[in-house]
Amino acid sequence: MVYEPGANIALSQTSETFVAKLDESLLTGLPPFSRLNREQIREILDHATSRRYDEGTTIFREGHDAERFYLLLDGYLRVVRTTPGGDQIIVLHIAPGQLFGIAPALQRDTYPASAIAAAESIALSWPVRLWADFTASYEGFATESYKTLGTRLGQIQETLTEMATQAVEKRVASAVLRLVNQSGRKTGEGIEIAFPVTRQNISDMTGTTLHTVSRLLSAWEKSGIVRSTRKHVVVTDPHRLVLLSDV
Amino acid sequence: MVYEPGANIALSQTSETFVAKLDESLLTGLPPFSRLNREQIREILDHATSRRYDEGTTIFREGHDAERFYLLLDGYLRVVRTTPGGDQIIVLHIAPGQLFGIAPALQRDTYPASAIAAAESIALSWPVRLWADFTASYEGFATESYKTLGTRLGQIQETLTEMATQAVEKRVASAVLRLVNQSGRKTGEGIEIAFPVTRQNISDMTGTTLHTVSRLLSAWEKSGIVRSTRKHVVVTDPHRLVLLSDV
DNA sequence: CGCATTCTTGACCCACTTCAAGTCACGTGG
DNA sequence: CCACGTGACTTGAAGTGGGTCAAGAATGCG
Repeated sequence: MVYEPGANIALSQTSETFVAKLDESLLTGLPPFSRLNREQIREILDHATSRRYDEGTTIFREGHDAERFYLLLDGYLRVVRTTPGGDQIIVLHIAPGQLFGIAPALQRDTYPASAIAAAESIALSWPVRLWADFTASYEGFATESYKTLGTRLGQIQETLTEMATQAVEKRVASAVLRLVNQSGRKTGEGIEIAFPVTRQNISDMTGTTLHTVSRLLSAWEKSGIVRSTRKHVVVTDPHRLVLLSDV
Repeated sequence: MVYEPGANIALSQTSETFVAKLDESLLTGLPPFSRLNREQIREILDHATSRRYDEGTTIFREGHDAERFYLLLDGYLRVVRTTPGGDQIIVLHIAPGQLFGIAPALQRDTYPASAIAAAESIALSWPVRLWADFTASYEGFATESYKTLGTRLGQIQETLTEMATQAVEKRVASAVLRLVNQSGRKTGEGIEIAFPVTRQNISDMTGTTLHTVSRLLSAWEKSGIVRSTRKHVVVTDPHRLVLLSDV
């Protein structure tokens, strides 16, 4: 019970699909909706489906028909690609407040990767046919969505160059820092990654083996940079980790 | 003189910036413009600047202000990212008929990578402020542009997974096949990559060293899969190369 | 013809992977 | 509440892919 469900109390129930009214405050302030008035947000929510996903649940699968697009309200997701050979790699993570599964924005009719709940999560979703309506009717929705996409493309390119040019230790250091930056929360000992992460997960982010990750974390723990337990990592000395990542 | 300038005779002159009228046939049939009538294409061309780039010329640089967006008419480009440490990797290639430098589509104000002419090339360009006009005025322009972006995002993810999971020989085989697929032309001996490629270039695509690429090409040449000379590769047995790439 | 790039090839070596054999943590069910 | 089973983690030992170092040969441009 290291992980606690999070902020959106209104939704922290166990029902699978919500018909009940969603609170407008859920979307207020999120970039894609920031320029909309109360009424427009109401419309959007009235078309939305809300659903809870247990840790480990697949939300949609690579290659499947893109039928819906999503907004993560609470929790964390892994976006994963699997090779024909069965190896898988984690392309990026999704944090609360972000759109995902926005294949329609790129005129795709299948999802390019799978989305898996890294922790218990809650997401809204809409059928893709509404995408055109949203972008046409809501000022700023398209703009902000494409901005998200741009950021994500940048991130992936970043990961790609890193993968191609850096040694394993740097890649793992960067990966851990990325996790901390997008989901870190302060604790007594340092900054902790807010959802369960295994050595295997980290190796899937960095194209190495769980063994190597384990050895690195052990070494870092000995020199006081991190503290880690099962499925859980706390960075106690972020500065030294940054040094390792970009020397 | 292995490389010959290509099809667009109207533009194969050496002048730097064209003011002369561009022929409408240049854009007819290209996806982003396919649904437009003659008059609309005329408008678009009247706002375009045309320019020739020698092999090796940088068209725009990573991190610089995105002031224009481009369409490649003839030639080939490398899209390159450089690390702080000075290593560079080739993210993808651009073939004739494709839009590039379309940062504005993703609401970016700087280019996320550099574009370099891999061979003598000719491109049209427009100031970014016209992007909004184009997407608003021209049916299908936005749609097709985002489709391009979607394809490109897919390609990069593909490369990323490959980088993270495959051994060097497979990565190099895939890279060569990718080049052949998007710029191959038949010759007596097999399919040849239509622009100059060095061992170093291939290693920049695959995150390895020019030495390793050289050894691989030598080995493949001995077993009759490729023939290669300075800056030039011909695949004589594509099938065997596919086998190497995806066992 | 000379010089700069590109390419080749051998020899060495080490960072990682692979293989193997555990230990540890935690949830489940008797 | 304890025993059991499974998934997560650790750590040694051995092997190797491919990077690094080094030297030279080919190619083609000015």
